[in-house]
Amino acid sequence: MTPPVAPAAFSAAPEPAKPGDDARARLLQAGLRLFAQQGYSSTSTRELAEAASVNVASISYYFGDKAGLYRAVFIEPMGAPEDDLARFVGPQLTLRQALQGFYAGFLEPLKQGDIARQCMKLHFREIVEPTGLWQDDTVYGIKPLHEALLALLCRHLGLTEPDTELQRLALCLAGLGVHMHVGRDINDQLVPGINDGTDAIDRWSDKLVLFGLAMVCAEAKRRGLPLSERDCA
Amino acid sequence: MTPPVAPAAFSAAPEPAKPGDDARARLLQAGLRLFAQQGYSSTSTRELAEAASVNVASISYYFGDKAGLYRAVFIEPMGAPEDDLARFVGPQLTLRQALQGFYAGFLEPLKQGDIARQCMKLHFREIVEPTGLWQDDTVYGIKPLHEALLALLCRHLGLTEPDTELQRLALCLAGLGVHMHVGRDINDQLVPGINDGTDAIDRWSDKLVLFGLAMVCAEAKRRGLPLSERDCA
DNA sequence: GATTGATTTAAACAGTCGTTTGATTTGGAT
DNA sequence: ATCCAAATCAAACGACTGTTTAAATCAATC
Repeated sequence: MTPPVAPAAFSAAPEPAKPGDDARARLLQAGLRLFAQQGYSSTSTRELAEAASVNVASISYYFGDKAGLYRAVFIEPMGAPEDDLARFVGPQLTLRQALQGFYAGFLEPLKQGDIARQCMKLHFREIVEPTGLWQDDTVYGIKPLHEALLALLCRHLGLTEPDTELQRLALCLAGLGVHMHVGRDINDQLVPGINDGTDAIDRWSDKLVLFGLAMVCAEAKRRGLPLSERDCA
Repeated sequence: MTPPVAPAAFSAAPEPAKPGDDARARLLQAGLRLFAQQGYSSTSTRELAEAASVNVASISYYFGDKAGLYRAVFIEPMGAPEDDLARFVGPQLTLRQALQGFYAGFLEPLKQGDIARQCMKLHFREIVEPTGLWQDDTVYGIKPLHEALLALLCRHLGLTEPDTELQRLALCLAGLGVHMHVGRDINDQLVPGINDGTDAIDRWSDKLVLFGLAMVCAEAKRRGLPLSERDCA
């Protein structure tokens, strides 16, 4: 009678539902896939239930309602956001190393299984199509990333405080990474096979670091600021 | 009895529906706003009808069905795509001038009224959430832009044919512009007021040209290719 | 004023939506 | 074997979906 309270078991196995499986976990799995694929409002509860091989009532039984399932799918599989931060905020890192860490955080999920990929897509979908849940996540999710990026740029450019132009630089640097996720399908349609294979992601990563570095250096040059030789060479 | 065949009247006036107005035009106007704001499947026919101050049946009367209205909203207000192309394919243009024309095509609609803004948002929304209509528009809409951009880069980098790395450069250059539209709301939330005012768009344009130029130059340097002094200085 | 065609209207259509109900099955503890 | 709570199920709920109907209104023509 009492719905359980999120064991958060999240198998990486594909879709074929084993009968002894946990219904809750299968709902999370199907929800992640379908919500990421076709969005919130285009995905019906019956479609979710069928994909997870459970009864429709299981959704409200385990998650209260459809929105509850979405919330769980959105939040539960998220790793601690500090993980991403730690990759590029180290004060001892060069600018290139920091950017490598920054973009690795963006692109690494693309190399892992479908689950991580879908998870990222679901999150970035909220940028384009806010469901309301986003505003919380903005504060606790990407806002710190943006602030950290700003601090990083200030440090390497020798600024005490970010101005508007530096904000633009930070937004463009992040936008480059975001576009790898939201524009993935269209990129694949424009240049078929551009994302195939694990090494393709690595080469994307190299490119983003190269371009990101060039953008930072261009901004530094525009300001007439010096920047360490090995970064801007 | 016979539904008319698209006079394509598209007033730039705001929402308050004048009684003597054309129902078809008001439906197009409301459709553009609502579809761009909340997507196709989240927008109901009754919501559309009420926003346009017309009867629900008018949708099927003028456009056949909801999808027909969406298609009309998507296609009709579009200027000839050659307009965007002409801004940066001129062989006499410097790389900087070409990029200025390229990004101006992206950002100029942001300076015009809400209608142009919503129109762009609607189109870019298809990148994230394809409705099927997109595949046609891919071929006749952005594919030529991508090809033209590739040709431009080949010319200035002295390449006879685009390779994979050049494709990545082109996708990143375009991604910078796309992100100005799809990430507009989130950018505004991260940096409030970053898009306020007409001059803000112009400064965005300058920044994108600066960064795009830096990316191209970085790629040229990576290849060990020479690039005209005044562009890469 | 009568006639005609275009347009608008309220009402209804069948289907799907998210959610709830109450009964049934399950599996382990007593 | 008995019990109990967790879990699952088919069925139904009312609200909303996109679309259609047939009558009503309008504007111009004869």
